[in-house]
Order: sequence, then C-alpha cells, then structure tokens
Amino acid sequence: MSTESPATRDRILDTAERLFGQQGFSCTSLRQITDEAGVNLASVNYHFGSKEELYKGVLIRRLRPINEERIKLLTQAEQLADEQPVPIRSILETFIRPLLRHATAGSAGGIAFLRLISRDLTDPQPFMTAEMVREIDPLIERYTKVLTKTLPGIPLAELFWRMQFTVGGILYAAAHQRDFERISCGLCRGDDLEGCLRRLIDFCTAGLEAPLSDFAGRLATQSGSDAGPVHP
Amino acid sequence: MSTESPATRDRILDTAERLFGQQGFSCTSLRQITDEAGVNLASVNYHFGSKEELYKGVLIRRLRPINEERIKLLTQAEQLADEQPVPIRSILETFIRPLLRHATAGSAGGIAFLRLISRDLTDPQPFMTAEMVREIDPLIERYTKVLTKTLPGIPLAELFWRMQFTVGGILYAAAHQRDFERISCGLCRGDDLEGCLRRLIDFCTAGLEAPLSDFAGRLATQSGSDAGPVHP
DNA sequence: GATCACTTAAAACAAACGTTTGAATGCATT
DNA sequence: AATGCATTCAAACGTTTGTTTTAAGTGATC
Repeated sequence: MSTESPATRDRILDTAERLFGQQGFSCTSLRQITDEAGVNLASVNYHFGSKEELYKGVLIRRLRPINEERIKLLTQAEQLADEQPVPIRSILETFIRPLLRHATAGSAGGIAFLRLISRDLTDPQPFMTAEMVREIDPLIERYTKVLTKTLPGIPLAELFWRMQFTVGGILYAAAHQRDFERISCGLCRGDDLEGCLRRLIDFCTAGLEAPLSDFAGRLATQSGSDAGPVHP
Repeated sequence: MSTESPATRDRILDTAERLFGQQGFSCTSLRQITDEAGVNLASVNYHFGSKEELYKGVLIRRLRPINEERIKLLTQAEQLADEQPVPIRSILETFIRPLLRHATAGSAGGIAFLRLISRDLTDPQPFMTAEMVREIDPLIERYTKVLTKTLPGIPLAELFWRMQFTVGGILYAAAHQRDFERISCGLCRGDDLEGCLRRLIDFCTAGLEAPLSDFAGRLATQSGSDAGPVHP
C-alpha cells in the first residue's frame, strides 16, 4: 500500500499552496489548481475529499513542522539558560526563524505560504479555526510562560497585548516582504531573510520590554504632544 | 437633483460594510447584502455599477476622512513642536487614533470596518490596489519625513522596515481586538479603545526608537542565545 | 393631468463553482 | 492470463454567482 504515486497529490498541494497564497481560498477555484498542476479536476476530491480539506492539508503540512521546531528551539534555549530567564531576543528567534526558514525553503511556494498563513490568521476561514486553535494553543501557553519569567515587570494582560502586536508585525512583514522593495523604492530588499529576522527581533524586543507608560490623561484629547520620553 | 432618497444607497453601504468586514469580499454575495438590507438585488448595480465599485465605496467612505484627520493632526503636532522634532508618541497617536475613532464611531459597522481595512491591506483585492495606493501614498511620504526628523539615528531603510512592523501590529490588533478577550481568558477587554491605543503606542514607540543591534553572526545559527542585551 | 427623470421590482441571463458519477487505465498479485 | 485495487479521466450534475433586462411605481414640473 502507498507504494509510489504521490506525484499527483504533491503537485496538487504545491500548486494549491501557491495559488491559495496568491489569491486566497475563495478566489482560487479547483479548476485553476488542477489546470496549473496538470492533473484532472476530480483528483482533488479523490485525494482530499473536498476543497476545504485540501486547504487544511496545505496549511498543516507546513505549520506542523514549523511549530515543532519552535518548541524544540525554545526548549534548547531554556536548557541553555539554565534556570535563568531566557533572553527575549532568543525567545523571539525561536519563534520567528522556523517560520521564515520553512516557508522559504523547499519548493517555490514558500513565500506564498507566508502570505497564506498571514491571511488565515488575519482573516480566518471558519472551517479552519478549530484546526488552527488546536495547532497554536499549546504554543501560546509555552511562550506566555517563558515570557512571563523573562519579563516579570510586565503585567500578564499587558504581555498578552504585546504578544499580539508582535505576531501582527511578524505576519505583516512576512506577507509583504516582497512588496517592501517597491514601497521603499528599492531600499528594502525583498529576499533578505536574515535582515528581516534581525530587524523584526530588534523591533519586537524593544516593544516587548518597553517601560509601562504613565498615561495620566495624556491620550485623552487630540493635543497629545506634551511630555512623553523623547529619544536623546 | 439628489433630493432625498439615500435610504437605499446608505442601507446598502452599511450592510455591505458589515458583511464585507465579517466575511470578506468574495465570500459575501450581493444577494446576502440586499436581503439583509431589505432592498432589491438590482439596486446595487443601479447605485454602484458593480460589486467591486460597491466595495470601493465602502472602503473609501471611511478611509478618506480617517486619512484627512491624520494629516490634520500631524500638521497640528508639527506646529506645536515648532521646528523641533515631533515626539514619536505624538506621531503614532496622529496615525492610530483617527483609525480607531472613526472605525468605532457612527453606525455599528465600525468594528467591522477595522477587520475590513486590515484584511484589505493584508490581502489586497486586485481591483482595489490602485485606489488604495493613491489614498495611502501621500501618507507614507508625510510620515516618513516627520519620522526621519525625529529619529535621525535610524537609517532610512531601517525606518521603512519598522514602519511596516508598526502598521502590521496596528492592523492585527485592530482586527482582532475582540478576539483577545477569548485568547487571554478575559484578561484583555475587547472594547477598551483607550487602553488599546496606549499599549500600541507604548509598544511601537519602543520598537521604532530601538537601538540598532550589532548582528555579528549572532543570528547565523540556531544557537542564538549568546550575548544580546537582556533587560535588567 | 401629462411628461419627465429617477428609483424600485421581479425575472431571467450566461458563466463559474464544487462535487459526483461511471468508465477507462495501469500494475501488482494470484 | 486473469483478478483485484488504486488511480485517472471526461462528462455531467445541481447551485450559486454577478449582471442585465424589462416593467412598474414615484413625485416634481410644466
């Protein structure tokens, strides 16, 4: 059983990943996928059952190894820290690097996957959320715990917010990396993975360990330009 | 001319905003919009010409006043600073507050609009990008200039990246504000606009003015836990 | 009261969608 | 050579989609 005819199945997965990433789930038709993959229309339903199951397959195929590597790296970092708090930079790197690495390695659909995962988290497909929560919830728990230890001064609620901002920045950057080149008039290279990683870590580290502001009415009106720490 | 029968047109706009925000452009059918709005199906094409034009109308209706207010507040902040650099916190507030304010004021579709704009920037509709670029490009230019003056130590390319991270964090937070309550087990309130604004500003301020890291090979391998500034 | 522009109404249009069907194909095992 | 099984294929299914058409209604102006 399952000797060797994954050619069709894999071609479908690769093509679907690319097209779902470029156009989204509902804007991509099975006919377009099968045409570009060079396979028969019915083979999707044969191998995956439905379009939605195909979508799940595409997402899980990449997401699971990414999250497994995150946990692995985080565990390593904790062991290396030896009961001491793990530096934020290390925590962030265990979170971001597997995403960027897996997504850009392997078949050409990698960069498309970044858009896909970004899209699905920004705008979840109803039939996907259950699967997604099951995949991500353990991660949230682990990262919350290790971050709490590293940032004991930040209240938990505050930390949750900042983790969300972090994820938002990461996803947006990952999905639009290629576009930055146009927006910045060539200043930002679209394929500079290490550069993107470093900048994300710089930015999010500062954001996560930012001092709590005393917000005594400063934001109450639209004046909002008095006080506040200014860079030197 | 144009005496008073905006009832149908406006009901379409409001309902479309809500449904586009909840389900996205392609998952929302005209029939669903017209049914829930209590108007005839053909009236959409009569008033707007096509589904795509309706979408543009929904987006522009909110986005234009938001961006006008951003420019207005930014100009005020510059005048108040009087040739001095405008504090980052003020810059950020001129950018974020109009979005959150307009989006949650007025008709109930406000919160849906946040999801809508977030979705369209994360995952642009092809027919919309031209309109969007025209709407946003002047903003990028203005904010780039004022940020460059406030953060002279940050290279322009670095600044572009950080602006993207900022936008990503803002959009993600705006779109998921309501979900945070569930994720954080009630710790984060979904309707706390001022709180969200303050936290966003705290986070992004720190990120924007973060010191440049010396990245001498630190990120080359997956070890990645040596060196790096740790919080005190 | 007739004329006009504007708006709504119901019905039909062709096109595209995801899915299903049943026959044809290839290939290992009997 | 014949059987059994997994896979591929072309064709068709019933819906739903955005859009168009044609007719009916509405209210101000002459």
